[in-house]
Amino acid sequence: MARTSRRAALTHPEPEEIDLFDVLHALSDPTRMTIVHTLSTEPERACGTFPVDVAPSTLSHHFKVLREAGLIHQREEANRRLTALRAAELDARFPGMLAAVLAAYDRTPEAR
Amino acid sequence: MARTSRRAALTHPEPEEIDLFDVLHALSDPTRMTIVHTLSTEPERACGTFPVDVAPSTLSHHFKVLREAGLIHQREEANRRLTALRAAELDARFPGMLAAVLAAYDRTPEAR
DNA sequence: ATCGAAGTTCGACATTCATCGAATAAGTGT
DNA sequence: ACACTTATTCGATGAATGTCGAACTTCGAT
Repeated sequence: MARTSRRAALTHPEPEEIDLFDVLHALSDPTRMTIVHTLSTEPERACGTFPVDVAPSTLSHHFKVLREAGLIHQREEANRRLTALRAAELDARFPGMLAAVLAAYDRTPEAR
Repeated sequence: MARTSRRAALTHPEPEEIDLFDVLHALSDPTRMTIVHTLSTEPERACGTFPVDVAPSTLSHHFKVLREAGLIHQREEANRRLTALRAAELDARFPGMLAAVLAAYDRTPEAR
């Protein structure tokens, strides 16, 4: 059995399993919102390249929260872990919601 | 100076002061979501009449969170406190967001 | 005046949460 | 082999959170 993953397997919830409260909670943190917002404008990005100012271990924690909430997808590539927004799946389950939240974030830059 | 309020004055943030993260956090609790969802189908309702199963003091706490986040408006009437959803103001600040969240809640009744 | 109804405030409590540093693991390149 | 990069896991810590019961306030009714 091939085991490519770094440590624990990367678990992603199925689209139908994505919980609204988990998503809202995940989005209610500024650091995580920055991650999601950054991903909304590009297909993929390595963990260490996000414009956030927290310790690596803290960042790992936020990725885990986002992944388990179903907001992001992560895959291994060589030495890095590439993260993508599950935009289509999110929109299928909660139509228009992520877009509206991201638009709200864009509209209120004073809150940063 | 007339002082009609029960105890402390009911403070409501101005529309421009409504913070996205406060709103998302407020909505990430099932009890508070139930309150918001209930209010979305009627203009006003007294505190004690919501279909939630928590102690009165807990309910008070949730109303405070929702009020300070800018999601609801409360006014005194006689012995009761009437609560309304600030739907129009929310939609003006974050267009489509509340509607999308409420629709998402409606779409996923299995999560209750 | 007294009682009951409606809500709030306060204090306590257990849980969750965001954060960090140190140690660890896996892959790349020399 | 060895060092370096990337990212995670673990343990700790302080703050925030949801919950409750008890005491209190305000108003309406008897």
